[in-house]
Amino acid sequence: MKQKDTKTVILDAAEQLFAAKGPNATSLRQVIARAKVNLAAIHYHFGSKESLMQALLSRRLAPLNAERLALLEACERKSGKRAAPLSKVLEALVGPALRLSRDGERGGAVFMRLLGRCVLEPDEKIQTMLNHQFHYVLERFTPALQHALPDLPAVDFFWRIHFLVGSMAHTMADSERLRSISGGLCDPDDTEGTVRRLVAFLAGGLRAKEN
Amino acid sequence: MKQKDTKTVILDAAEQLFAAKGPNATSLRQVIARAKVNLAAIHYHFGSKESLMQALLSRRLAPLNAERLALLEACERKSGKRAAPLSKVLEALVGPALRLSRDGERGGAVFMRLLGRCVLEPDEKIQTMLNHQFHYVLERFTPALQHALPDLPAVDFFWRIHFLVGSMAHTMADSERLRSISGGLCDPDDTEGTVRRLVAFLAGGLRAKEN
DNA sequence: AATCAATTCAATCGAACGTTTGATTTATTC
DNA sequence: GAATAAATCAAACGTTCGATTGAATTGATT
Repeated sequence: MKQKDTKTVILDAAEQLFAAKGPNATSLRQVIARAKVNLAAIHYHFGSKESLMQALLSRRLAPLNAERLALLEACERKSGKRAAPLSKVLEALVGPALRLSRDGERGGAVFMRLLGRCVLEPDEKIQTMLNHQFHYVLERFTPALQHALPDLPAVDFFWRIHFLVGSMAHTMADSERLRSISGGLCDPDDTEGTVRRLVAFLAGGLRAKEN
Repeated sequence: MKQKDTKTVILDAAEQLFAAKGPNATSLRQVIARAKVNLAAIHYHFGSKESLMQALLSRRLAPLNAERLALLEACERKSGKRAAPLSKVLEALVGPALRLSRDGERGGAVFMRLLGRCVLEPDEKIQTMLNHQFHYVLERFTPALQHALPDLPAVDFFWRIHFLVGSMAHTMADSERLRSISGGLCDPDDTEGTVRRLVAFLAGGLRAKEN
């Protein structure tokens, strides 16, 4: 039971490579080399490179988004009729994704990078996949965030969500860069610290008054 | 004198396509199709795809970074011995890049997208080019920002610079997405509004207190 | 042991990639 | 206006890509 089946081996190898270089910059031949399987196995088990990408996303995104929604509902229940506090809502949105990076087999850390990479990816196919996967999450979080920021006009609100997405995706995709930029001062492996700092930064940005 | 020479035609075509899909997702054959020149012309004038990318960056990045440094020096001179105000420093960093998008021929808007795209690009070659181009700019802006945030520990400072880069690059690369997400409410072509909102968000995030 | 579906395999497909070649055309110089 | 340099051209280079083929192998069911 120690050895994984071919499907899982392929998914794990693709996840690592796609996360590091992006899906389009990774060839199926690199994937099969790491997975140590035959090239045709990918098409036999998944059908195409695009379907492999789909499988990668849905394997981990479904439980991740479920966790987000559960956390949001919990903090809304706690708040009763009042608006849920901003930092708690942000925690529910950002926390589960960033905390992927400390899951047991460290497979989550790889997926976290892949997810950030996909958000920043220009490829339309990938964008369509993500929009489909995130549709309901955004539908729930958007009003929660707006209620937590009652004085912010809608235009500014959407702009700030855009800024938030940029920070969040960049942090998920490529915080490793920070290690060298900061001269080793910052540690991207410190998940809790990253979540805390990102939430603080985002909350500050979302709440900012005009200059 | 109206018609541009081959070099410029190639640069313009490559800039548009690289900005839209990323350099690695764009083939030289797509470039020559848009530029309406021969395939060999790219290698004759630039040597390789990589050198073409280099030429694209240095064409516009040199004057852009010069403008940033000039603005920074101006606001430091104004502040005398006191620390330059955060929003002014951010304006000097963010403003010139985002204001590219309203330059006469709208060529700047394309380069702005390309630049954002490159920052978010995993490709190491491109990262090396950017690091080289931005080295001195970062060397000047980093202490200016730190002086404007005297109470912020260095670790947190670098983390927040990382978050800042994510927001800024995402905004430069792909604010067009916001048009549909916001249901047409937000207008990415409103450059001044974008600069103002981004600076406000970043300043709020950089100044945030821990939760 | 025989059967049959599920899986793996080496080999290959056509298309597209960045790059190079050598001939041809255009522009400049004497 | 001949000679020389600069620029453009069609064609092909070798490589890699995602995808497909049909045979070989495996494992379960009779």
